[in-house]
This record gives sequence, C-alpha cells and structure tokens, in this order.
Amino acid sequence: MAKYAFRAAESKWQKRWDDEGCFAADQDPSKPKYYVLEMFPYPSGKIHIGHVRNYAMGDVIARFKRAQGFDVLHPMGWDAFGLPAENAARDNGGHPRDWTYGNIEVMRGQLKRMGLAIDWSREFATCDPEYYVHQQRMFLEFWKKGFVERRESLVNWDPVEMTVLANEQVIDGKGWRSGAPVERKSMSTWFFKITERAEDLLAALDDGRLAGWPEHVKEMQRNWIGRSEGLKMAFPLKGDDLPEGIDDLPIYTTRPDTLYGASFLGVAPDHPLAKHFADKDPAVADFVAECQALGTSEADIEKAEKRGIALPVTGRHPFTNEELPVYIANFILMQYGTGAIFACPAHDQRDLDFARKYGLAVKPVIAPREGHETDLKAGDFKSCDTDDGRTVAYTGPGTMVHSGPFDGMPTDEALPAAIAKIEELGQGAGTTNYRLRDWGLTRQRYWGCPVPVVLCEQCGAVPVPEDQLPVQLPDIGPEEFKTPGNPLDRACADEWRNCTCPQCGGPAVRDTDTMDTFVDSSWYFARFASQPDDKPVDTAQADAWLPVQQYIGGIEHAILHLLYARYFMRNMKECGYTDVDEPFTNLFTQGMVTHATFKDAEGNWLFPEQVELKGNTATAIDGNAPVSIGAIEKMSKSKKNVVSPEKIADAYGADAARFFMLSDSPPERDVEWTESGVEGAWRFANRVYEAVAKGEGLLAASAPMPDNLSEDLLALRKATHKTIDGVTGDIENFRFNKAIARLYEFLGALKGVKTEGDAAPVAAEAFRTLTQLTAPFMPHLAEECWELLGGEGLCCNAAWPKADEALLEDDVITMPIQVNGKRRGEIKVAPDLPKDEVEAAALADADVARFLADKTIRKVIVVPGRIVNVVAG
RNA sequence: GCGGAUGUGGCGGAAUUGGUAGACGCGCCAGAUUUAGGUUCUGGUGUCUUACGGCGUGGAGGUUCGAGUCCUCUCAUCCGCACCA
Repeated sequence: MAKYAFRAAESKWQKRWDDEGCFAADQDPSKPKYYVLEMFPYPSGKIHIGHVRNYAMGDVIARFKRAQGFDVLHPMGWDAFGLPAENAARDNGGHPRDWTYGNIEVMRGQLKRMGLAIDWSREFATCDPEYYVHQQRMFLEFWKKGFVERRESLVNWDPVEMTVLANEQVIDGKGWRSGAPVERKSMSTWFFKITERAEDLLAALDDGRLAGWPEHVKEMQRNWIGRSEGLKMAFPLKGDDLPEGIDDLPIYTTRPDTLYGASFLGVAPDHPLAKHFADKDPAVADFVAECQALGTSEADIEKAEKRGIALPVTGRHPFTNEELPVYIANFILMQYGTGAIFACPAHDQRDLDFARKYGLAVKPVIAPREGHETDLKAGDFKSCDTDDGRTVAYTGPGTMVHSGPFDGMPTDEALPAAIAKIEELGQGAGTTNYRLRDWGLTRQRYWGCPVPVVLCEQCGAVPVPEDQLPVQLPDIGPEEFKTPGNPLDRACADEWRNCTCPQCGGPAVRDTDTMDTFVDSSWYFARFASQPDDKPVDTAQADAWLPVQQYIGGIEHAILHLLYARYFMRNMKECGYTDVDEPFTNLFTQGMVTHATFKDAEGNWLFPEQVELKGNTATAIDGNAPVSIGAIEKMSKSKKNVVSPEKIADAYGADAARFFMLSDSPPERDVEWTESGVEGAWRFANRVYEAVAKGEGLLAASAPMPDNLSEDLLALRKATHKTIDGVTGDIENFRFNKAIARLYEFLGALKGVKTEGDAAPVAAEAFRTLTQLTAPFMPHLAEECWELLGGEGLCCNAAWPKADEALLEDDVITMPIQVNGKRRGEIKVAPDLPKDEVEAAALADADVARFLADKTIRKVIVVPGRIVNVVAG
C-alpha cells in the first residue's frame, strides 16, 4: 500500500494554493468577512516552534472560517524595529537594517513551508518607510490634537556606556555590559496621554465591548489601570530649610479613614523635597543615590528592604495639629499619586515594616472585631495580632477608635467623612486616581521610527512638515553601532541631525529619539486591512475588516501591547481614520512551548539532537556519555532546549509539526515538545492516508444514500455526524486538543469499513468527513486525501460539513446507579424514560440490590439522562 | 512586594460545567505479522488487595444525596510589573 509521501505533497499543494490565490482576502463581496490575526513575529533570526504553535492556531481558524463561507483576512508581517538588531550590529558588525531584513527573508521562507493560509500580498515590516511614514503622520496629528506631550521622565542611565538602559539590561542595579551602578536620570521625552482615556479603557472592559476576551486578561487590565477613589490633601510643613515657595506637602491616600493613625509622612527618593535636601546634606544625597541605583523597575523597588532617612522638616496633622516627621522612603513611587504619602503603620504593612525599623509610633485606629475596642489603647498593637502570635498590619474593615469625631463609625462611613472634613478645612479634596501612567513613547536608540520633530532654540519643538515625511533613519557606518550611546545623537549623524527650523528658518536639530516598538504594533492590524500610499488607512476599507474578530497571541502581552493598541485605536478614531474603538473582538492567549533541558557530565547544556533518549535515561549521541535530564522549561537559546521547525518538517512534515503542536495540550496552556509526540502525529497522518486510500474514487462515484441502512452502517453514519458536530464545536471554542482526540476516535471507528454496495455512500461520507475535519490541522494531507477520493476541486475550497441532527440522538443510554454516592451498577434505558420507571429499573438491578439488602432506602435521586443515587442506611 | 494564572495515572491531558474520574495520545507490558526492525497490527495498563472491596484529582478543613468541579485556609510552579518583544 502506498505511503503518504509528505515531502512531495507539501510542496505540491503549497504551489497549487499559491497559483490559485486561494488565501487572498477581498475575493467575494457577497461573503461575510472574518479577520483572524496572530500577533506578528519579531524577526529574531529563525522561526521557533512557539511560532509554529501560534500560527497553526490562527491557521486552523482561518481555514475553518473559510470553509464555513467567510471571506477571510489572515495576513502576516514583521514587528521589525527593536533593540536586538542594534545588539546584533554591536556584537557581530553589520547594520541593524541588513540583519533585520535578512532575518525576515529566512523566516518568511520557514513560515511558508508550514503551509499557512496567509494572504502574503499584504505583508510588510514596521521598519519599511512605507509603513512608518504613516506612523509619523499620526504622531503629528495626535500632537496637534493634544494626545501627545513632551515632558520629563526618569530613565535608567549607565554612566559608563553613556546610554539609557532597559529594565532588563539592569542586573542587580548594574548595567549588564559595563557593570557600573545604574543611575536614575531625568530626561525630556514624549508621552501619549493614555491616562486621559483611562476611564473609557476601563469602561469597555465591563460594558460588553470586550465580551470576547478572557476574564483574567480583563482583570489584569483593570488592575493595571487601577482606578482608585481617594483623597488628595496637603500637610503644612515646618522647618528651617524649606525650598522656596513650598510650604506644604501634597499627598494622595486611598485610606483617609486612617488619618488619625498617621505617624509619619513619606516622600519618594525622586520627590522635589528629597532633591532639595540632598543638595544640602551629603547623607541624604547618598541615600537618594542608593535608592536610585535600584533602577526604575517597580518590582525591584517594591521587593527591596524598606529603608528611609529623616528630613529636617515636619508636617502638621490637620486634625490633631501633631507635628509628624517626614522621611524619604525607598518604597514610595514618584509616579503614583503625588509621590508622597502619610503613613499609618497599624493599617498598612509597608508602613508598619518601616515604622518598626525606625522606631516610629504605631497607632491602631480600626478595631477589627466587635468588642475589641476596649482592648485598644492608643499605641497598643493588639488590633493586629494574628493567631500565630505575629503582629501584622490590619487592613480590613472594622470600627473606628481613637479617631476623634469618627469613633464608633464603620470604616466605610469614616472614609467619606474624613474626606468631607479635609474639604471643609480647605486642605484637600476627594479625587480619582489611576495607577496607570502616561505612555512614554520614545527611546534613545537608533533602530526605531524617528520622531518627526525638529528642536529649535527659538521655537522649541516644531513638527516636520508633511511634505518632508518620512523622516528616514540616516545611513551610518557599521562601526557606529560598536560605540556606546545613541548613534543618532552623535557626530556621525550630524548631516541628518542638523537642519533648519521649518518655522523660523534658523538652525535647529532633529529630535534624536525614536519610537517605542509598542507604537509600531499598536496599529499594524489596521494597516493589514487597508494600505493606501497617502494615508495610514482608507477608512471604508479598514472598517470593512476591523475590528479583528479573532486575535491570538501570548499571555505576556495581556497588559502592555493590548492596552496600547486599544488606546491607539481610540486616537485613530478621533482623527477619523476608523469608526472602531476596540481593535480586537475576541482574544485568545496561547501557552508557551517547553522542552526538557540536557546537560553533560561537565555541566554544559546540550541540544536535543545531541542526546539519545531511552525511556527515562539519556546518553550523548556521540559516544554514550551519560547525560542528565533537567527541568522542562520555556525554550531558550541559552539552555539549548530548542528544536528547529525546519528539521521537524524535514523528518515528519509540516502537517505533523502543526498537528502535534495542537494535539497534546489545551492551547492556552504550555505544551512540552517531545520527539515521541511528533512521531505520533506523523503516524496519524499515515493512518489517515492508508484508511482513505481504501475509498479511492468514492467521491467521484457519488452513489445515493440508501434509506434503510443496516445497524452497522447506521452506527458509522452516527459516528460520522457526531464527529462533525463535536469537532466543529471544539474548533469554535479553541479546544483543538479535543477536536484531535475525536479525529483519533473516528479513525478508530473506520477500521474494517466496507466500500461496496450500500456501504459505498456511507464510507464515502465517512472518508470525506475525516478528510475535511482533518484539513485545518493537516492541510496538505487533506488535499492529498481529497484528490485520492476524487473530491471536486481543492479540499480547502470545499464547504465545511454539517451534522444531521437526527443522527446525533441515541436510542439507548447507560445510566450509572450509585448507592450512597458510590457507583454500584448500571442500567440501559431509553433517554426519555420517566423518572419512576428509571427508579424502578435501578432498584431492580441485581448489583444494586446486593448493596441494599440490609439497608432501608431513604431517598432516591434520579437525574434524567445522567445518574441515579440511592440514599440508604 | 503587587496583579493574574496553573496543579488530575509513569507523562500530556479528558470529564457534557455539581452527576460513571482517567476519553484521546505518549510511554510501558503481552501477543501476532515481518528476512530484519526503534515497522505495522491486536490486547492490556490509576493504585492497594488472592478475592469481596478499599483508596484516589498539590495539602488541610467545609457545604452537598453526590465535589476534580462550590467555599475557607495553605503549599508549589509559571506569567506581567511600564525602556525586551
């Protein structure tokens, strides 16, 4: 029997699809449109197996929707700007542009080998000037409309490399290459005022606009935006050495109810007050410098031990007139609220840690439990005792104590009362605050979209005129990438940088910042839908496709990318480019691909292909040296636990690789790549091919379905239609692993099927179904089978099968019978048998009767079509 | 530190959403076919027990006729934390 020759088949069908333009979008205006998109790849060098998983998922949806009669848009492009290209140029020479486009060339070829149903005519890279010219245009438009603003922000500064560092380049407070302690430095950059849209970005999470998003992603975004109702108020300051014009300290708090428990005030190390005293006192300056060496990463700042230093100033409590000490504290974030707080150690854990360390007062003002009030004296800490004897800050609700007029109030009443009192005193007001910060959109790097702005000493920041766009990156020599700092900001780029001011005609320089790559990825999906030369999108064309109906990508993008894209769409809408505000109707976040790690006796990492696996033991492929098997981890080049999709495609075929990536785990979860797993997929392909080969030409013969089928043939028809029903539902719900399990089961049911006489049309239906249901997962195999069966045209163009409802019903079902919750027997009954008859049948069952012999029946619970439980004692 | 998720046989997972725990695949065991096989096919495979049966969904409690599923506490792992993409 002929084996499935996947190598020949894959190139043959890819060519056919290509020649016939099968996957071009906008083919038939009469069809409903469906836009499916996977997050576009960064061209890092080669496709890895995680890409295969991501794009295989999108491809299943694209092919499935196409078969269901949709006009499908399924495009591909490249998120091509970014830091790795500059690092590669630095380490290996060359130019970031050449490295990037070279990688794209390679990766495009690798993706095409996977046989994806992609409309390649729409491909672009974000580093194409034809793309980023529109981004520059929109930037200027947003600026004009006030969505963008230039202001100061803090960055990680490497004093040796003279460069801004990304958080990931800061290791233990030191630059990753220089090893020099990092400083926090303030510089002037551009911001998108995303906080102005915080309210709507938040509202859309709950008003049904994002009904097709996973709840946990929405929850993450809600928490990220972090809307809080609180109080902004000022503590009058007292001290000999106050900065000029500063006589109070504005703070923000979400717990005004605990104001009577205030024991000190705190400011961030970057706070103006901290800066003021650092200039006067070297000890303060040292402390501030130490805090700043932590870098800008929020995680690092909040994980650090709580530390601080007192300032020679006090703040007066508005209620008690007590003078509270003021500290610089390393856990206070300048970006949140006003960068200053009042601390109530009894009811905030961080404040408590700090107060303990510096011997500050702890004043409980909330009694957690009823009757507990009398235990509490001011200064006592009993309110916070835990069962195991530790004392922790009590952050829950309770009754106010030691709080003047608020005594006896529940906390939720004391909170507005405290705000009202502060407002009455004219020392502050209730406000809404967001954790979300404005989006600093520029980077001090070469390989990004230039900011189309000229900086003139006379006129300030001036937009580059429309007819001079795009501002393209200057061509500079490869040696420039080996020099520390931003090449755009150096003499090598002078010819580009020096220019005349478009406004006054005087000498000026270009802004040397480039845009964050998140800007590039915030609207690429719109450009896929419509690509006019003279504007970002044609509104009618773009809105015909948008929003993306199914977006697929990694959970690591749950917040930033997805929030930025939502924000950017709103800006585009206000500029009239689209009527859409939410870019992604349905979102699916897929898991990562993991792989076991291997090390030789010397502790060197080994690639999987250097290792021979036999059961649970591993040896080196060259010479039988023992190999230790390590943890199963996310694939990474450094640990060498990577597999090459190309080698997999060579050995087992693209279909097997795609199929295995979807078969083993639910798609939102991580999946472990195993050689045996892909072998199983390959075996399945061969078994399908061999099964279908028995039905050669059956579709072309097209005998009519007889009316009265034998029991066996009817059972096969039922299996066929149940499989159609199940697989269709599974694909719609992203349960690819279950769809594939059903295909395995169905293949098992086809064993020994006859193809003559009455059986011919039944077998034809079964084989046709198997082929079509397999097609989204193994499209090349499906075409090969389709041809073998004599199907009309291409399998990918055939309409998706429909299940016949009448064939989904069972005449007899098996019901388990429990006695006291334990399964003791089963009965076979008609699904619609009345309850009392089911009960009678259950009690009559011999196995059940045995367990009831010495018991009295108390109750019988019959769940129709499900189960019977007899309660007896 | 904060926020989000995950945890079921030797392994990946399934369980109609409170109703037979372990579908399907991998691995393993046995048998058959083959000149040979790390091929293909057939059967078996949670665990303890000779059996009757007991026990089993990270751990500890709880609700219920019935819990992998709901509630409380807890442990472990993973993702994000704003200049990596």
